[in-house]
Amino acid sequence: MDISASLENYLEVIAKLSDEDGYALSNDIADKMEVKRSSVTVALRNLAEYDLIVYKKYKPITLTEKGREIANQIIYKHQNIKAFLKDLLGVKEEKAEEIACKMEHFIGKDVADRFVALSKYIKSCPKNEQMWREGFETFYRDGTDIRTCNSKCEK
Amino acid sequence: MDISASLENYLEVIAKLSDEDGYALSNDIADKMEVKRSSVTVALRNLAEYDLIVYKKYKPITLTEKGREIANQIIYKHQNIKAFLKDLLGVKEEKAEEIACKMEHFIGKDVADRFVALSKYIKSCPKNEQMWREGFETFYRDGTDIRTCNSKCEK
DNA sequence: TTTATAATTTAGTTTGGACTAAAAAAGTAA
DNA sequence: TTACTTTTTTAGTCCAAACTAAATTATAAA
Repeated sequence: MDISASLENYLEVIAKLSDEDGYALSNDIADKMEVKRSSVTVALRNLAEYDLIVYKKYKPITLTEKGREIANQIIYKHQNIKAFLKDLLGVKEEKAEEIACKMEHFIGKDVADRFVALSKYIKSCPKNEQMWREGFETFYRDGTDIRTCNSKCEK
Repeated sequence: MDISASLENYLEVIAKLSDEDGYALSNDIADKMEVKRSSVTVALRNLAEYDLIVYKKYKPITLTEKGREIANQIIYKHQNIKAFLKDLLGVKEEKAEEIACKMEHFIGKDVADRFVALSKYIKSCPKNEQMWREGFETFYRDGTDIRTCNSKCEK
């Protein structure tokens, strides 16, 4: 059973609101997603169909166990992809957020895990850990490698 | 002027067919994209509207200058993202292709460039260049770092 | 309680991008 | 040419996901 990217986004927002307030209101979802209230209603009906949320008209919404699980998976992917883009690749906050928001829907956990591992792997080099940001940014901008590792590590 | 992801895909395929044959036929586009012929016709009409292709009914299709330019941008992003996923991250060929096919539509040239730079930057460490694939794959699988660099580079 | 306001849903519309089925144009063999 | 086959287009349908406008339910103040 696979839901659309759109429904995944709704689920994600419901999870975040639930974490903050213990439940989610239709209006808050609409505001957070910058979408009309009526659009939310339709989405909620769909999510309830899939048994991902508990939804009674005019009542606050909560996640089912299955819904929470899926939401967590999406959030996991989102966070780690965003962190990779921002901290390693040096992409600006908002851009990283935007891109992660799209990638989270078609990247599997396995690929997300690889992004995580890559970050760790790179940072575990002592030369990198120290000054990754500046080092890579310089290299990206003008191709200069300011690391000392090249000359000092023996081949 | 920004076209949809769907139209970008059509443009990309037309560019590839043009490179091979000098022009593109509606049927070949349909086959390559695994889409019905009628869907192609509609897409072509749209691309012609935007002046990205030269399109006369029942005739072979060619790219305009503007169309070629946009197609090249997409292909650039596609190739480099795919290479990053495959060669650095170790994602399987088909999966990398699939993911690149989606990312190419919402990643800017700047971010694509960062992926390129990252690959170069990592590989320019002599320890990595040699055996990146095995080294990272092992790290991804069981967290073991088989590089010798950690101990041998001075802090 | 009655009434006004706010929250939420219903009903119906729009749009993009796919589809099917049928028509039309082009290409080919008798 | 004529007739058959292949290629391509037209016309109309479907679906998801947004929208607007109007209706309904809930909440709060007089």
